[in-house]
Amino acid sequence: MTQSTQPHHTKPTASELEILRVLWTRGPSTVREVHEALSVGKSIGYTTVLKLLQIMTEKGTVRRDENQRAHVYEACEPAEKTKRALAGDVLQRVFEGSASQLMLHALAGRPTSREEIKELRRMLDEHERRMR
Amino acid sequence: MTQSTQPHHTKPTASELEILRVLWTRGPSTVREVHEALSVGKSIGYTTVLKLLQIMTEKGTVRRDENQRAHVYEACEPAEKTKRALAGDVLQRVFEGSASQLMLHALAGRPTSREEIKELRRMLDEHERRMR
DNA sequence: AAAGAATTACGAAGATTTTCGTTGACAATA
DNA sequence: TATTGTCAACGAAAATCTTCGTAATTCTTT
Repeated sequence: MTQSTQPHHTKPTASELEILRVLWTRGPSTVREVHEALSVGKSIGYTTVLKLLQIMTEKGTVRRDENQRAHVYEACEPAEKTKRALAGDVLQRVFEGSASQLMLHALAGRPTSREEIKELRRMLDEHERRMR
Repeated sequence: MTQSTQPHHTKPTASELEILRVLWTRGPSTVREVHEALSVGKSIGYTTVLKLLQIMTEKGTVRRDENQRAHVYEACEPAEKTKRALAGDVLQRVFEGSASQLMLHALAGRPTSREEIKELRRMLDEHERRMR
């Protein structure tokens, strides 16, 4: 019995992220459920999802409950934490840590509603309030 | 003579991005120059950089001037455009297009100065002003 | 118990990324 | 001109990612 509970410091790959998103929104899920969720958007084999989930288990990205016949998978880290890591990654790698540069380019790429801007301001206020 | 001038719609990989960043800041550069710039931060072989640059040339990410003995490489796309694409990519893949969510998580990851917040507000004002 | 359905385990192929070593061309110089 | 240094080209190995097919296992229903 070689139990490997890795610390999970690795950035999820593109397809791992897709799976994580399903787990985050659905909560603990079986392979079948994840597969069905992903199948809505694109064609992908059942065993592909299974394998991915197995690999992610090895990596420590997800954990599984084997008590049921169909194992139930669950993300180890909460969505917030992983999203923070991913945002921070781009922030560093692409924008040298400048949040305003990141925002500038994020907004530039697409039409932004006035509502979105408002939301951003609210966000900033909130953040500032919290940081004092 | 098979000249392949690809349209470059591909997202640069992690190490391609490192090279692009050097080219963006230094401007057109030789392999040696790029290699030296990268060597500051980490250990990497000369031919590794050369190969990367050659691959990027095939992909159409960079172009090269072969007139000099040491070829001179230059990014095809301006930094702005690629950064926009990368920001947009994370925005979509991780945050379902919500800029405020992106910012929220980007800021949450690290200490933010009051100055930075101010800058962000300025940026929002600017953006809003320009979009009307 | 036998047959069928659902599920996991295993292995592997193909693609892509990352990294260099080696070779040969060319150039500077001793 | 012979030697030494610089560079591009080429190929290839190792690592990782993505995708499945096939086999084995387990459960359910005849």
